[in-house]
Amino acid sequence: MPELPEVEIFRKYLNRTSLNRRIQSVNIYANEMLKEVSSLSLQKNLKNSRFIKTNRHAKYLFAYTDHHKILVLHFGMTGSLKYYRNDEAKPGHIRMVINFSNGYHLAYDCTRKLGKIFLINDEQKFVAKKNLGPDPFSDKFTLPKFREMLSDKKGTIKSALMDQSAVSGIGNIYSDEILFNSNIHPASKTELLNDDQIKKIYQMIKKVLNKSIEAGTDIQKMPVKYLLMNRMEGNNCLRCPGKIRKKTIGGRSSYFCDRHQKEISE
DNA sequence: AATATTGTTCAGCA
DNA sequence: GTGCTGAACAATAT
Repeated sequence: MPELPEVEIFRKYLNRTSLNRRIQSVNIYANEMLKEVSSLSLQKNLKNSRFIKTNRHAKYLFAYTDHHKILVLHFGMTGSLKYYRNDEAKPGHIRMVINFSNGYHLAYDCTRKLGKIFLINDEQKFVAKKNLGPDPFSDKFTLPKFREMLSDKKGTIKSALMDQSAVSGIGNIYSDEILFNSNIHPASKTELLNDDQIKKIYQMIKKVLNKSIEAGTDIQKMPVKYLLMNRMEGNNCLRCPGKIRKKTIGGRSSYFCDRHQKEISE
């Protein structure tokens, strides 16, 4: 689940549950998920500190402590957070757990272990080093900037949207959703899109991600006419008389309507 | 049992 | 050096 909207929901969840509580200890169950930090160093640095605020850039969550260190979580394909007290409420694939002095625990659960954990000093430097493009909700993500970013792209529009160094935060599910609502086929060549189409995509990026965050990423609460609930090969499109098709584009399974999303290629 | 899976990174190639 | 593609990573779920 974790694309930008899901990470934003995790961020709010962390704020709601775990801010300003004293960290008593930290357990690590998957050393290989720690990047650029040892488990001992992570444990020592977090012990007796508190999370005081959070930030998010694309799919990265930054939890600031009152000891000048920042815990960074990336959720891979299967990561999530769970705040709990009793063991019955424990999720099944905990890779790290932060134990607070109030007896509650914040678990970082990640089935496939493709997530990553960092401990850093400087968010800006981290974002620069990771070569992440602007977050779609930052002031830096403007229409002219977006046009500029797409102008030297040679591949498909879907690949361009998923390129984290261009716009960051969009993955497989939301790139499909954005293009479905923009009436553009995911395999369309980026260089052949006209100004109006790029503008439409730009607007839909913000609109779709925002709708998802508003719905708490619960697809039941998303607009019925979105692709999300209906992302199945052969289903009827809910916006036109077309059918939903599946095709590998940019190395990922892509779903689209064969009627209202026309492919743009020479 | 074979196949699918929301992300990132890196080798290989043009 | 650049940029694109596909495989690899890991652990299930169906």
